[in-house]
Amino acid sequence: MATEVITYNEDLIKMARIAKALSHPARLQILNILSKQTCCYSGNIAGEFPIALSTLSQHLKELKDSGLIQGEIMHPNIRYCINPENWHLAKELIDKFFNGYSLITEECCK
Amino acid sequence: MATEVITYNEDLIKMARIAKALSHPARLQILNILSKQTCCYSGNIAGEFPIALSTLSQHLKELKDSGLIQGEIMHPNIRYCINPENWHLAKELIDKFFNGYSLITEECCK
DNA sequence: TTTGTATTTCGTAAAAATACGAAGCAAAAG
DNA sequence: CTTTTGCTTCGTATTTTTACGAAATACAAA
Repeated sequence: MATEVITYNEDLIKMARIAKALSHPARLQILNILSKQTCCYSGNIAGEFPIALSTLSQHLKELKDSGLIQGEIMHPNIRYCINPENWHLAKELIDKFFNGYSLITEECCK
Repeated sequence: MATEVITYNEDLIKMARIAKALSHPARLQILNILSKQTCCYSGNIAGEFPIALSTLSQHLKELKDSGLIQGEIMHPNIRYCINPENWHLAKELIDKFFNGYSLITEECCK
């Protein structure tokens, strides 16, 4: 097979990257848990829903790679936080994307 | 391997589903093209960027399945539209998700 | 009915995502 | 120094995604 690589606009790729980070319930769950804290989270995330530690770690890595969260080792724990800047950035990108549509007459969509 | 299925909150699954639909540049590109129209799009999407027709069709199917767009056969063309209701629904879900965070002091994230 | 046009489905290949247990690692505690 | 604790990396299996060309399909037009 070819499985050719197509190049896309930079913003599109960035947006797709964020969406991909949000595209798994476990990762959304993790973000939800982080959000419920007044500050960073240092507890046992794996204790909050049934997931293997190694799987959780993979999801955390993905979220970290996407920039949405940040983690810092504070032995013997890890403090996980949402990354505020990137969070806002993501929010803006998505807003921009969704507001780019006029959706004028819903008539013509019939 | 087990590859166990974990059950998540319904809203989380819905949100993940939408995010997944948005997680590929080609699909974002398609949505962008649809958005540039004053109404539905009946042109040749494959002509707007290099992609095989069959691949495009697959992406369109995913977008349709996610509910974000709708397509209607108007031979010899197809009219593709954004699905306004689901679009708003998606927007609201995402907004709710992103606004769920207080992100109070960015201090504590340092 | 045959031809043309536009799209989808099928078959298939390759890559990426998902999940787990076992093993590894790094710092604190003993 | 050894043990404990908590997380990550490795190895691996399975499933899903992505991509394409070829074949099929559907209707309109000739």
